Amino acid sequence: MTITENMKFEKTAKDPDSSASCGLLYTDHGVIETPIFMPVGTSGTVKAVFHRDLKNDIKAQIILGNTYHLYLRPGTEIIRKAGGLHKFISWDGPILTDSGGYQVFSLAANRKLTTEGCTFRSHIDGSKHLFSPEVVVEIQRVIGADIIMALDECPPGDSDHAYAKKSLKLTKNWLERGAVHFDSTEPLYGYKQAFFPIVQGCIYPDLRIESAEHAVKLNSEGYAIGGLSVGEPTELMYQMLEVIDPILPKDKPRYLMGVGTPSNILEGVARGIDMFDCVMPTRNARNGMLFTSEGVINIKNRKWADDLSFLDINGTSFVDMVYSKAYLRHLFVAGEILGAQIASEHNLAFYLWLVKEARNHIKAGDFKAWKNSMIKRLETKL
RNA sequence: GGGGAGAUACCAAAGUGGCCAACUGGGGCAGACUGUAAAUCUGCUGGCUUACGCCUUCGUAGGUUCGAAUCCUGCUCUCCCCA
Repeated sequence: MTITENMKFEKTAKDPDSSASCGLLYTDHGVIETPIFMPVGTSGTVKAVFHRDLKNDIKAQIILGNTYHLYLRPGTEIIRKAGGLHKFISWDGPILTDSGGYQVFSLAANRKLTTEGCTFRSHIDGSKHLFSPEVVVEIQRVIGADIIMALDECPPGDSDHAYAKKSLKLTKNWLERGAVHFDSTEPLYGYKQAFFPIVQGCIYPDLRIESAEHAVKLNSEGYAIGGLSVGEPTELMYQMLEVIDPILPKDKPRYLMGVGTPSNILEGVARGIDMFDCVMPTRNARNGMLFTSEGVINIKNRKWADDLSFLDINGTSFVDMVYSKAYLRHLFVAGEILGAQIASEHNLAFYLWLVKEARNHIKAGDFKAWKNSMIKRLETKL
């Protein structure tokens, strides 16, 4: 089986000291510069952020949606009627949808796995649903994301080898079926969609290699790496990236799913990753945590109560040089919704700034040195 | 002036003889968060201590009792009703 549609990806720069590289990924909704961070918009919204700010201030190039959540609510009929998710949510840039594989993991209490697929109980109303590799391709055709994901099982980070092996067998089976179904169906709205397999295998090199080699046979337009940052030590995550680095094709984008902290992202870039997504900048923002060029801030801490300095003196976002730390703290303490909005905008802008800097330093040839000095600052607790 | 009710930790509010350093909520302080069931969750919140434990607390001064936030008496203060 071969995926028939094409999504052009070209490499534009290569770091001499690591596997980091820059590239351009062409979609029908726009060109994505890699390495890139993709804000997560699970239910058709990047929480607490207007598209206007996402585009003009944060400079997001692609956002995520989630098959499971959108399927349950608002449901595929209204999305189809709207003409796809782009039109429904009024976002004309690229979109990637996760298949719901992560919910197989995070909503494990409400699910049942079979070879056929995964039977869910809706977390909203308890109703029963089946997600099979074919069904999630169908749903993602209706959603109309530019990049759609295969259904996988994302096993917990502490899974033993026997379980991981069994899980991988299921993920491989699902991948093959999903790819066949993708090949035998057409996009609904006149623009191309790409189908990304997901490499699994937990923290076991042999399984990661097996999974990567299996996925590569599909000759797809990009490859995702899943099942990391799910409780395993960070160092093992990096090792897994190194194990599969030589196996995945250099001329196709690689997407590390669900990662991560700013440091994780830079280390991922160094190990050949082109695309990242994570709820961290938005969720942590809503919980009062800011990622800044000088370190992390818990804006709810008392120490910021009378600090009238800007949020991030080196920040590039609109909010950075408008609002003070003391004001943002006040908003959080008072439970004002604007606090979540400002923090979300700041964090996302910071993440997008970070990957832009990474691209610039890859092009300049000093990525590794920059990365190492940056990580020290990023991990400082202010 | 007469009658009634009440004073518990930062606030509110349980507790009416031992299981009480004292429920619970708020507030405060801190922590967590990685393909979002999250504007969420967790811990601490009298003092010393890592902990065990010890010490000082339920308006105040005494008393009863083996033992008191809880029972009795005086005092101080607050609130409500009538005049």
